Amino acid sequence: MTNGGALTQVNESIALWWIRRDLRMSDNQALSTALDRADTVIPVFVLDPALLNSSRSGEKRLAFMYMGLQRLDAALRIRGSQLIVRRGDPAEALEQLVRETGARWIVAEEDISPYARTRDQQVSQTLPLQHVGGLLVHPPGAVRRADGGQYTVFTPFSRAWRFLPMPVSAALWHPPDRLPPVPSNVLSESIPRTPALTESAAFVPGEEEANRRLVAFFTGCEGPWTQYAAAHNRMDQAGTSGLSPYLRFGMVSARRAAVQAVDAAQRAPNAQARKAADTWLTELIWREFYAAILFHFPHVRLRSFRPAYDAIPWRNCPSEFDAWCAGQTGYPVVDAAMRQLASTGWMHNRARMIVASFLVKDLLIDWRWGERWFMSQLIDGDPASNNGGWQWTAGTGTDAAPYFRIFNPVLQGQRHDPAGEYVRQWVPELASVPNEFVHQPWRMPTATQSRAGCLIGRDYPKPMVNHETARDRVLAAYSEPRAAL
DNA sequence: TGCATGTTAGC
DNA sequence: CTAACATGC
Repeated sequence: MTNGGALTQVNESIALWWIRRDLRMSDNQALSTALDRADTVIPVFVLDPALLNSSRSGEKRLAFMYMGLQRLDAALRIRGSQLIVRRGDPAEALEQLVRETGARWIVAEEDISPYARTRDQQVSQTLPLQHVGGLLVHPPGAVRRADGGQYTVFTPFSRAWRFLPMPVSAALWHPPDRLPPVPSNVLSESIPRTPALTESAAFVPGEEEANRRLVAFFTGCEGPWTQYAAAHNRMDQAGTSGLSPYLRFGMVSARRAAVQAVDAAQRAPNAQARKAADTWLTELIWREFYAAILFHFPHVRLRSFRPAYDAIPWRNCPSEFDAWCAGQTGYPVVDAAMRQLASTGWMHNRARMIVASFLVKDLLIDWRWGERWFMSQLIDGDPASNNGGWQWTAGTGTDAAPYFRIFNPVLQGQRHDPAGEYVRQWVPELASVPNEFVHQPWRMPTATQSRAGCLIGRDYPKPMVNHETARDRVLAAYSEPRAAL
């Protein structure tokens, strides 16, 4: 046996597993495909300055991703492999790595964002890049109308989506205990360390935690999932699965999550539980829907899905925008949610709709401003879902909320945070305000304000707009582009 | 996955 | 008086 002969043979079957939004091993089609094809698989992550320094990036999300990469590296090392990190333009970094290793294949999970598609196209011009699925349960091209067109309304999309075959849990792939070692001459940069999130335990990154959450949520016949239909709108309760950051970075596969929901629906002990599992699956289908929309209609990234709505006469007052970002609007549920976002990098979905409606409709500020702020703050910030959510609220998108659907922040607070616990947690100025005023503190008589230790205008702001007059104002503003339809 | 306002059936 | 329903933004 000569070294030369062995080296040649090994070099013939080296593959790069290019990791982007699939920071996991189980049910990872890129990893399993690479292992099928090659004897040596080199897991690689490229720190792309175009993404890291983008105005659409966010510190908290980056910190979560870096720590997720560290966990992935640790998990790979247990199996005898390791993560190779490179910095720079992906095409150049990968070309360099191919030169160093003699790899014949690059396998990556396909991403749908316009930037990712352009980037991958450039890479594949000079390198043998192969895409596999996994970001979504059903790739955008798989969910089509009978006439071949694209769905732009959610309900028919979801019906077609549910009609497609779903894998069973036994079909999900598990990584082997041992992975081929990375050749010792392949060097890695260190994974950046950031202090931004280390003090917050709200979301522990990594595949292990993602699996723990998924299993804890869908456990048995009485687990949290059985209450989801009734509880998922409650901002004062932990009624959601809290999986969004993990789905964002592929720390759990969407397919595995969907299978869990389908299995739960099948063993549901009653109609309520069955409906709950179905409601949860519907939320996952919204994620697939908005991914398909961004894939097929990439113009939504910068403009309204419906072009007429680019003509809304926004007010775009910078100081009002700042007050919204800071959670100083004078509407308790809005301020609680915005402070939760700034503090933890996450916000309840019901709260996202409320604060978005407030920014767009009460303040008449362009939905893109809100979209950008969310991306700068959210750990789970996903270009497709975030854009879809904002266009839904603004009424500019596919299957959007009609222009006249305007959330009343007081009623929404009373309905989905009835005792004001969510407000009191994030807006401590209001901690001692009686229940009947906690969502409308400006209504407190002066004596009550003193007793609660909260003088409106001093300890907590007066409402920055009157919701009733703001409602009339936005209806008038939206009538302009509507007249042009 | 809205809200405000008005009407009506039932008590 | 109240809940359920109808309607228009």
